[in-house]
Amino acid sequence: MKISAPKGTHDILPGESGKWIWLENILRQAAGRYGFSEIRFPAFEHTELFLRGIGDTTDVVQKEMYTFQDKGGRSITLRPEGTASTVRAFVEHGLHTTPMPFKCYYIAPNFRYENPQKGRLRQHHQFGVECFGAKEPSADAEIIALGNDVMANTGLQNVSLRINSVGCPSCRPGYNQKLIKFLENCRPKLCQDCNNRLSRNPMRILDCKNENCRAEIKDAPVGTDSLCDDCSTHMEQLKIYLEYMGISFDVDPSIVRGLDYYTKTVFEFINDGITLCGGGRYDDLVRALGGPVTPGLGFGCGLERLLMMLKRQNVTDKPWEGCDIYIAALGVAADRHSMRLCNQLRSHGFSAERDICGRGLKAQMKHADKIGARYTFVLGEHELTTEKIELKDMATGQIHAGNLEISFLEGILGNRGRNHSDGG
RNA sequence: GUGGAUGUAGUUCAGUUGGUUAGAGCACCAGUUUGUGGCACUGGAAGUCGCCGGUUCGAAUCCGGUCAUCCACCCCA
Repeated sequence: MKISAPKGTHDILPGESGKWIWLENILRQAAGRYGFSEIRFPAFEHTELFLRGIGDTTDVVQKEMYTFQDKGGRSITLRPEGTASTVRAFVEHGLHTTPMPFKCYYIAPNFRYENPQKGRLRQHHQFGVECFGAKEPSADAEIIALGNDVMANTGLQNVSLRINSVGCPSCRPGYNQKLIKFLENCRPKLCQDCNNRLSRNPMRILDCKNENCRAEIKDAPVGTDSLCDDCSTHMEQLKIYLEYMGISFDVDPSIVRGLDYYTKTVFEFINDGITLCGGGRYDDLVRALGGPVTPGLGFGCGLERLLMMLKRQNVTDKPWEGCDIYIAALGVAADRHSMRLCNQLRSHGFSAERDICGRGLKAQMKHADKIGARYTFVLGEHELTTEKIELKDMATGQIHAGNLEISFLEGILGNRGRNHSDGG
């Protein structure tokens, strides 16, 4: 009879939304410093967008999409990642006519039909950035620098950066041939998964965790040795930029992103074996989705994973969620008066609370304590006749005697109460 | 899609070889003489023991199925 949240989804309750807001603010501010503006796109798209954009041999497309037919007979898919939607919007609105580079970011949920486990959900939230129209390696460096800043700004420790190049249409096919030729020879000794990978995406075999496979492929041709001049130079330039910025990294030839659109640079920020942020360059994607030939690059960052790691490392910075003042009312007349006072305090910018559960005085005080009220005062017949109140500082117990007037309260509470607009 | 572990109150967990009315801590609500929070004490509410079926005189307990959660593989953020 009870209905629970669907498998692989979960509620962000009022008690924990504070840290989400905190994190989102950090991300927005970092994006802003790098000149990225927010884009918002629909939660669902025509299925075709992802078939053409992500690549129809990928796991994401083959078995993880939430696809259904709407009442108009269209095939619709819940967005599994943000890049395809961004490119679609870029092409659809002719944004290549705006000054290049075009830089945008998003914070949005993604949907993938997978088996949930640590750091993996069916609905997860992603901070993503995309940049169009910049073919230079300095663009890659800038994007990676932003990712690096984001990691640092959250306060996360021990995050490492790995980069690689997957080549371009002029050199990747040649490398793939070499690799396949090598792998065919040891095919019988490779695990079942690797045998499947051989036909779908041979480069992924380089990342197999099976020890036998690792031994077999020890002498496999390395991708970065087979890059064309253009890709090779691009990679070298990127490394120089990163070194100039003091961003440390490892070149890891086993990094192969699971989405087909990547060209040249791919990278990941990893902590404790979990990828927090992954991205790369996709110079052919805009054209493939019907736009003009336009280079592009970006990354995606899983918010649940970031928060999981932050919790693990005890990074607990989050906005204060309390209440400036609680009015404990006693009696019918005071109850009505406190309602008006409460409203006045709120319109003066304070967070003010009063009883709406029919509690007695003692229970009201108890509740004021539980919700973290900074000040309280009792409003009863005595206060109404004398027009004097005793404002109590809940942390120290100190009493401030004064008039039953907003100006007195304002004087004690300060000019400005809890600021809701910047999260504290 | 495959494999492992686990499902008892809002939550964290007890619950004997199957045996009367299923318990505790925390949290929640109310009181400890209608004027003051934290502490203490007293009391209250709250569970179809995940769900369905089977075995049994009798099932939270044993068996089967199913669903869910966590973890791992694949893949990914």
